Amino acid sequence: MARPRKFDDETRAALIRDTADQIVSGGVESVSLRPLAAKHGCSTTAIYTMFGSRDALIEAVVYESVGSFTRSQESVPVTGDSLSDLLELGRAYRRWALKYPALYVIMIGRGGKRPDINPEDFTEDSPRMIAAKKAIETLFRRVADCAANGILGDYPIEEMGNSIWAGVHGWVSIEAARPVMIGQDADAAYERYMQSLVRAWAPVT
Amino acid sequence: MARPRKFDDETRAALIRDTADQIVSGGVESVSLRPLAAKHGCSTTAIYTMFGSRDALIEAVVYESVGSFTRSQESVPVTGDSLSDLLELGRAYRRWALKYPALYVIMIGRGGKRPDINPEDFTEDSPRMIAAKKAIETLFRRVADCAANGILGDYPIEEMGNSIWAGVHGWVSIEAARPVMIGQDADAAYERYMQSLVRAWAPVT
DNA sequence: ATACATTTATAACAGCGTTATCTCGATAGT
DNA sequence: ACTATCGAGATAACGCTGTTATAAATGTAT
Repeated sequence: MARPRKFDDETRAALIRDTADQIVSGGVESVSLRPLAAKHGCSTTAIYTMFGSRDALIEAVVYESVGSFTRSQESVPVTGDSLSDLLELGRAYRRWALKYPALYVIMIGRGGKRPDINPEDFTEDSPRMIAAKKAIETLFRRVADCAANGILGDYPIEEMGNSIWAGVHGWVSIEAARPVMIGQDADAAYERYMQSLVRAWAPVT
Repeated sequence: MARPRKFDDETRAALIRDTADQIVSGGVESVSLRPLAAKHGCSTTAIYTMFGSRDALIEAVVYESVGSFTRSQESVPVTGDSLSDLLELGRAYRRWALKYPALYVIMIGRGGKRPDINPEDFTEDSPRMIAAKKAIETLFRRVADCAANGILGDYPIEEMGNSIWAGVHGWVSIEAARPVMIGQDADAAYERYMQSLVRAWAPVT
């Protein structure tokens, strides 16, 4: 009942992949539709029927990024040593963010753009938020494990989880936003920092 | 020895103020030179002789913002109750960031732009960094006070200060980046969070 | 065979940051 | 007093951007 599609889902995926690479190497501002279309042998209008707008294309990249990040969190093995498992989650978090700093930044807050312009992207059941929730639930499970084993105290899991997330995010986002590190021994400093975040919710002895 | 300047430092300041307002209300992307120039009765070239580029204009806004933020930190009174003083610093931090979320975001990392594009802005002695250092030194003083009074433990001041800063920044930046709050009782949750950050470096009993 | 719906391409529109060109005007050297 | 010089600013252009109006293409339904 219409002209047959010239570009399938694979083209769509390739566009997303290319845009993500572009963001990683040159930032969101460097994403431009005409060169992208030329590279994939289509017109910019084709991109518009596939995504709707440049913003929607970038939002698609964000969605894929959230997926990649969530998968990297979920693939951290559970050994049974609940403290080690929690710390390993924090290491994977930092590793992913420092590998794709530009993606991490737009994943969290959509970069320099005013966040309340597209509030529907942050709705409780927007695709992006559902994917993000999976990652934070992985964290909550490890936190609950630690609480069960007496590593963390008798506080609400959600409160401890959100706190540890905020703490990790704070450190990592500073690292991701700055060209030079805080110190030379950034890895060791991060280890000590994570331990302090655990101490913050230690059981009262 | 040249044509007399038509626009003085007051015009320059007005341009910075206007640009800051624009960023606050519409994000960095919404800053446009032609409307700005028209509003101030000058040409875009005049802006170029004053600042050099759109980027430099925004960097000037960032510099002023860092100044405003630093002043808001320094104006927090010192009562002598070192724990209260530290917490009040954290409240002022959050208040400023939530009042100007868009400014806070570009202050920390320059928004969606790839951060390593202008590394000279983050040099140890760039104006922006010098201003930022004043704020963090205010924090370090309060941390040192707490350590002297046995509120915080016998760890390096710099390590405790950086940790608390990262922690506060993490929480606040999440709040600033999202249109809706984490919970309804955001103020109370932040209070408990700050207390956890202090607990993280409590003296070993 | 005709009408309709939808994908895609071409080309245009309006806007952007930046810059080449030129004018203006005050000072410095003669 | 005259001229050269040099920087500030205006005008207009360049090349780029996201988006969209228009039209061509190509299926299905009638």
